[in-house]
Order: sequence, then structure tokens, then C-alpha cells
Amino acid sequence: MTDSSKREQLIETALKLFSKHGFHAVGIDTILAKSGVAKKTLYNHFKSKDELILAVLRYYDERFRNFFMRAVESKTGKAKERLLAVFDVAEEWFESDDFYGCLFVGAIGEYPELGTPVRHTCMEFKGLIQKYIAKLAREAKAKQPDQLAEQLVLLLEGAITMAQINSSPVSAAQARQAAKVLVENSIER
Amino acid sequence: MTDSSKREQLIETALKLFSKHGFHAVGIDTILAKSGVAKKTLYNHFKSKDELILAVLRYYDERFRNFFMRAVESKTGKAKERLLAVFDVAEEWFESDDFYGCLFVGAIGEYPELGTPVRHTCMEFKGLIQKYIAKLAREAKAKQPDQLAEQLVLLLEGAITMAQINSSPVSAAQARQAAKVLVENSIER
DNA sequence: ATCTAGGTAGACAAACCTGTATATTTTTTG
DNA sequence: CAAAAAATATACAGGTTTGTCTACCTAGAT
Repeated sequence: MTDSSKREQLIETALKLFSKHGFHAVGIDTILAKSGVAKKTLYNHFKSKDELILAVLRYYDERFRNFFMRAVESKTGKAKERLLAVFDVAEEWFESDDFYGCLFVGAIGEYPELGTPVRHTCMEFKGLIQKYIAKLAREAKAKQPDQLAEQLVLLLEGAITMAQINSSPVSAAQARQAAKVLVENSIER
Repeated sequence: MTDSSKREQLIETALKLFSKHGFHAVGIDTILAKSGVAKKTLYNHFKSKDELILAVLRYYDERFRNFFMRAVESKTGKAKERLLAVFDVAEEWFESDDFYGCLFVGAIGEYPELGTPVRHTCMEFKGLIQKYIAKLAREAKAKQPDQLAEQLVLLLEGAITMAQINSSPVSAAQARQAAKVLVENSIER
């Protein structure tokens, strides 16, 4: 086993459990039982549960953005179409078995104190997603790419929330429709 | 004191605390201390913490929708302008001291099990907000009022999430801008 | 004046949760 | 192969949480 094998095992198990049940609802013992790792090993890798949570968020930040950008770019090569492909990828995500809403939104809901590392990680994640969409908007020659990106992020974020609440992926298609209007409106013809 | 005075006192105190810190993070004892009510009184009115949470959500459901509709309607009498006033009201909400994101989204994040009364209350709330916006869209003679309402709800929901994450109300204005495009696009001229 | 319904105060049980410590075994590495 | 590093299993301390129970108090209705 590699050096950090146990560490990754813990992070991945914790990610699944936190995603599905929330942070407070999942105890250390549950994570240990499901991952088959000893308590001492966990506390050897992480100083506390909070540190584990933070590691999970940072891991997921990387992992999700990577997945997301790859997925969008594999849909189409045309810049303008990529802006809409964002919502096709979202739809597939919503339909997947391991969709339980946005982990970062959940984290902020359970740890709302300002200025904490958890909050910072969540803000950073959303900022980077927005930056990516702004890049796509710029490539699609949108008149005001940053403004368009802000608006598309709102649609995406709203679609995530509604998909979670209604346990239904239809919000993705609704967001896509709205996005199409905004994109057409923002690109020179 | 009226019959249900203590009950309302508990609900209002719990609402404030749950909104600010989350549900798991706030213990019964904290609610009792802040409300100045005895433990037995709480368990006389509510069978369990879960029942108190449910009562808080149902209370807030009523209260918030009432506030929201009144606020929108006090902004303007013109149907089309009311659709955009939704986002002006949202902006004021985001700027207020007691804004900590959507309580229902928080509740679903902490109690995600399907088929529970908590989930049901959250879905109902979002459904009624959407229904209200659809009514405004119909009054504004939108071509496809239900579809427009779905899209505006996504913008609103996204704006709430982003306002919470970034501790900033700017998302309201961004959503308003996008909404204007969608509304113009959906109303006969 | 007294009965009653509901409130107060606080002790307490039982469960649970995080984090530590110990003793033993496995794995890695020089 | 042998020493060192890491993992296991598990017990346990200390704190917190929910919910119950007892004993006492207060205010309004009869």
C-alpha cells in the first residue's frame, strides 16, 4: 500500500458519507467502520474531525472541478455550445446515484461561521467554477463575458438546489433553456 | 399569557438559532436558555426536537411567503414589474441582518432522508413560491408563464445560495439583470 | 379560598461523540 | 533478517445531547 493509501481511503469514505447524510450526522466511528480503518490511524492522519472535513472539501474541490471541465469539454469543441453543455453535464450529475446536492453548500449550512477555512474553501470553489464559465464565455465572444458567467452560475446553482429539493433532474433542462436565451442575447450575431 | 405564548416563544427563538447556526449545531438547552422557558414546557408542547424543527419550518413557511408576497406587491402594481421586483425584495433580504441563506435548503442538507415531513415541508415551500411567481407571470401575460416562473425560480434560488456563500447581496442584482432578459423575451411586445 | 392547568428549576439516565491511550500485529525498509 | 514505522483493536475519559422525572410554584376559574 502506498504511503497515503489509508488517508485517501478515509477521505473517500468520508466524502460519500458526508455527501449523503451531512457532516454532523456522520460520526467518526461510522467513517471508521465503513472504511475499515482504525481510529488511531485516522487521528494519525488528521488532527481532528474538522481537519478531516476540510481535507474532504479540498479533495472534492479538485476532483469535482476536474470532472466538470473535462465533461463539458468532451461534449463539444465549440465555445458557444460549451456554455450550454454546462447544463447537460449538470443534468447527468443530477441523475447519478451519488448526487445529494452541492457538498459546499451543505458545508456552509452546517458551519456558517465567517472566516473559517471551511467557508474559505467553499468560496474558492464557487469562484473557480465561475472563472471557468467566464473563460468559456470569453472564448464564445460574449459581449460581457464576466456578467454572462455570473448569470449562468446563478442558473447552475439554482438548478443544483432545485434538483436536490425535488429529487429531480428537470431543473437542469430548465436552466439550459434560460441559459440559451441569455447566451444568445450576449453573443454578437 | 395567551395559551400558545410559550409555544410561539420557543418557535421564534429556535428559528433564530437554527437559521444562524444550523439544526444539529443548536441544542435544546441553548433554545431553552435563550427563550427563558423550562425544559418540561418545551416537551409539553413538542414531542421531540424533530417536532420542534418541523414546527419551526411550518411557521417560517407561512411567515416568509407572506412577507415575500406583500413585499413584492408593495413595490409596484404593474404585473411585469412585479416579476423583477422579486429580485429587489431578495436584495433587501440578503442585506438584512438575519439573512443566513434559505432555511429550507439548510434543513434538507441536514435531514436529507427522502419521504420525511421535513423534506415534504421544504418541497411544499419551494412549490408555493414557484406557483406565486407563475401567477405573476400569467398576470404579466408571459407567453409561457409556468416555464418563465421555473426559470426565474432558478435565478432566485441561485442568488440566495451565492449571497450566502459570498456573504454579499450582489447576486440579487445579477439575477435581476438576467431575469429582465428572460422576462422581455417571454412577454409579447 | 381552593382547585387545576400549566410553568419553573434542576437532577438524572441513557446514548452518543470526539479524542487519547495501550497493547498487539502487520508492513515496510535498511 | 531485523529494526522501525505504521496499522489494528479496543478500552476509556470527558463532554454533550436528548428526553424523563420529581418537587415546587403561580395564576386564573369556580
